Amino acid sequence: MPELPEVEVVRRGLERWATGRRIESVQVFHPRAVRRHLEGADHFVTELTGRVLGAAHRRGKYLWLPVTEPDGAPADRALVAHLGMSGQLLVELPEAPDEVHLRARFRFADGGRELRFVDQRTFGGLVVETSEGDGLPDRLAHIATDPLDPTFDESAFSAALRRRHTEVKRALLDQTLLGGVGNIYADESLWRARLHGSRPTDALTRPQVAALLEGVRGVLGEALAQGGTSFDSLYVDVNGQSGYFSRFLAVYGQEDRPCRRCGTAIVRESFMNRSSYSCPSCQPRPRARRRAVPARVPS
DNA sequence: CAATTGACCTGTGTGC
DNA sequence: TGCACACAGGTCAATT
Repeated sequence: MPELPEVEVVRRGLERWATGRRIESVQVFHPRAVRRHLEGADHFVTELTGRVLGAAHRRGKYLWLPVTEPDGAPADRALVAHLGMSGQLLVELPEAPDEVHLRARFRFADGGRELRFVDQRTFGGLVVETSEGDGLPDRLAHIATDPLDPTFDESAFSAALRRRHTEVKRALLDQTLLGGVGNIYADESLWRARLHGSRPTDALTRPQVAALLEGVRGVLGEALAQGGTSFDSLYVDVNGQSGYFSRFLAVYGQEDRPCRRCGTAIVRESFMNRSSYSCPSCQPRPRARRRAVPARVPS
């Protein structure tokens, strides 16, 4: 599942292989791939054909490339991409056979490698969005920065987190609070911070929030370092094809395996129709919350 | 307004 | 063998 590190690897691949190239033709093979482009697939194609892709940017799990006219004049729009759960952006030779789940193809005027959007489960998508220069497209305004972003405001995040009245794992997955963290890295971050995902956010201490952020930073940074080294430069690829995940993960998908800190068996719990993995010893469940009892008023 | 839930998808694996 | 179903889970609209 592409989360921040995987998406960042894709961004770097796009920067290298797509930026600066003029689009000669666009084909859309599945309407769901451009469902967020409300004007329709034909309009999506028209918006891009003949234009040039700019530098690749990322916000959370979203990618965008500003689009310019061939003479360099700004077109005030950007190609925005989200990989969803199974999306891939591949850079391949034109003669390479089509993938089973090929959803869109971009051919370039230089006749070189083409860009393909492949997505089995079709949760991902592409859209052309109005935007100014390299600025954040409007569509992404609600996505928060991530802790690896130089503009990330740690104290603001800490305050916002503790203002919430929810469980800490839900908060970690809330992209308006923190960008880029999905189910896998949420569990890994919580394990590193020795916190159970059910802990109420409004009861977290400042040191606990600091530990959590350190956990998030650590796991994202290390995953990115590993993903970067296993990255085949010809492939703008994700999805853990390289398998670097399994050696790396401490709790996610590790049910019944010993915790590498204390040896206790990792447990899987149901969470929002998904799974959460944690060490029951290092990350004890919070005690049942006492309801706030109103002070008894003397009658 | 904040928090929560369900819908959207399809390939894979499991149990009957 | 064939069928039903659980599971993977990011995002957003709808609901509480």
